[in-house]
Amino acid sequence: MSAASRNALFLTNTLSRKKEAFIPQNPPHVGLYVCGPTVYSDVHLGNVRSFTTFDVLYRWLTHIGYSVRYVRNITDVGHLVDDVDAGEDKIAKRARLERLEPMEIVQKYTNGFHDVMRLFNLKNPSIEPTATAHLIEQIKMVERIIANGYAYEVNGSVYFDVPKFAATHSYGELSGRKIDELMANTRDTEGQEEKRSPLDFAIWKKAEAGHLMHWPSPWGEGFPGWHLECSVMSTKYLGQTFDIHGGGMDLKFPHHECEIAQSVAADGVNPVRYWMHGNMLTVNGRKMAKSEGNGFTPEELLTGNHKLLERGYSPMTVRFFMLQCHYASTLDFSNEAMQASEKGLEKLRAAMVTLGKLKPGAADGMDVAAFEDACYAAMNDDLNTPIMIAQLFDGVRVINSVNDGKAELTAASIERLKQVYSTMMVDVLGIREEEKKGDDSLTTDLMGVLLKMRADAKANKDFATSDRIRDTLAAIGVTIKDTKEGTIWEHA
RNA sequence: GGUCGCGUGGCCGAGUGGCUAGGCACAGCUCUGCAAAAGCUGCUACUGCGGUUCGAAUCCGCACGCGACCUCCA
Repeated sequence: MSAASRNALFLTNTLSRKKEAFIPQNPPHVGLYVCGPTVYSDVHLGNVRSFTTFDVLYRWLTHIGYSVRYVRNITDVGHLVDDVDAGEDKIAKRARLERLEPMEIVQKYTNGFHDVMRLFNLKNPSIEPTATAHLIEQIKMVERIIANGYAYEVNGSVYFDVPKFAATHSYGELSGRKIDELMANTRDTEGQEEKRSPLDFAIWKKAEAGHLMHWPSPWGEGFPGWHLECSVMSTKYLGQTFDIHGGGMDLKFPHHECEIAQSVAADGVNPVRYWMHGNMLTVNGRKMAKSEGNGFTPEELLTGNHKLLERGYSPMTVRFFMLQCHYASTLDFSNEAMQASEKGLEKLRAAMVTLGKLKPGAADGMDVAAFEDACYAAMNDDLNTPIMIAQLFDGVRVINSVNDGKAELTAASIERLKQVYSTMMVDVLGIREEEKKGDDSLTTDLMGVLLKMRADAKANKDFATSDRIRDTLAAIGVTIKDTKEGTIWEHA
């Protein structure tokens, strides 16, 4: 495979529903925008999946030579709770419950979000803009939309005029919606009497009494509409038209559809060239979501302290589990699947350690270049991480066979393999070492004493004693393995 | 109700026309004091019914089941 084809990336574009060759507007630069969290509650594992998908995209784009500006926002303004509750903002509502300052809530959950990102080894974005820091830009955008005739003000709120926009532009293309079908299926909800059409959406909302977060605007005190911040912040940092916009499937409609409409209405430009949507993490076949109440937090996941969890799982096990599935497919969480991933990851890691200790031979039992090409091909095919991982497992068999003396690899092949595994596992998939428990020097010394006693017992064929040492250690979670290089131990 | 998508072996999960991934689990063998690890071997699936085709998990139709979106949601 040539260097050129190594960066021939294909991505499924939601707009066309097809895999398309990814060609950035201004190579080698790539602009990537991902919808970030709304910081009014803890992130759950489903959120983590989505961010992990785009983390791998960011890593891969970088790896194949692009210079990526990765923007992921923090939504700290809050969205409307619902139409009945019109005027109340999620963050404000929570603040009242907890008697905290809204920005305190924002800070708390932003910190929590960052902790989770670190835990799962997600890279920091290049820019992490907040909605509250871009109010002026949002107000300006509302003004442009009004000036172009696609929004109207009613009683201190400004609404986007969807039917008017749809008359001359396409609306619903991304999510496959048709305007008359949308009309026909409108729900009768209260509190929408200000809108000319039920399809219209607020781009600026008047702050009702008691609403805590509000700012002055040409239309009075209020706050920006649900979809505006992403339009503003993406184009501010990446340009009026940028390369990739990512987010979860559930944001396709209305969120992303509205983003397109807003940008076109304000600036006459389609904002995004490639739209990418990650699929949902499910639990017992149902979407993990705040509203379903079936989400667990990363902390619960680690401790296993949740009714859906048989026990805890490490962050890297979870990350690996997610990457064994293609991002566009739903992934069902189960203890059985987690345990399968845990063992698989262990095997892969062990093979990487083995790889570092292989003795080179004369023959070459593997076409390492073809192996490497296959890894690139999988990733370039719409980030097919499960195929790439399958390749790595194929390599494991070779590595272990060489270690068992049943096959050979040349020194050059071993070196190359080390690089490929390190690149794919660490740089691309973002699998890092787990923090080991009880690995301090005293423990190491004590284990050395115990293992020496056991070795002596074995040498004397006193297997009762040697097995008692092993079984007692096993009971406290320490596993003993006799290998030809000596006895090793690990703590689960 | 509307729109979109999915249904693969015990489990998870790739795969868009023929060469039938991968992981986990299970069984046998090798190695081993016994374990563990590793290797080898086996188990070989595509919801159902029609159709297109020399040939379909893969394309088309219908049925059944499931999900997502249509309202804040990754």
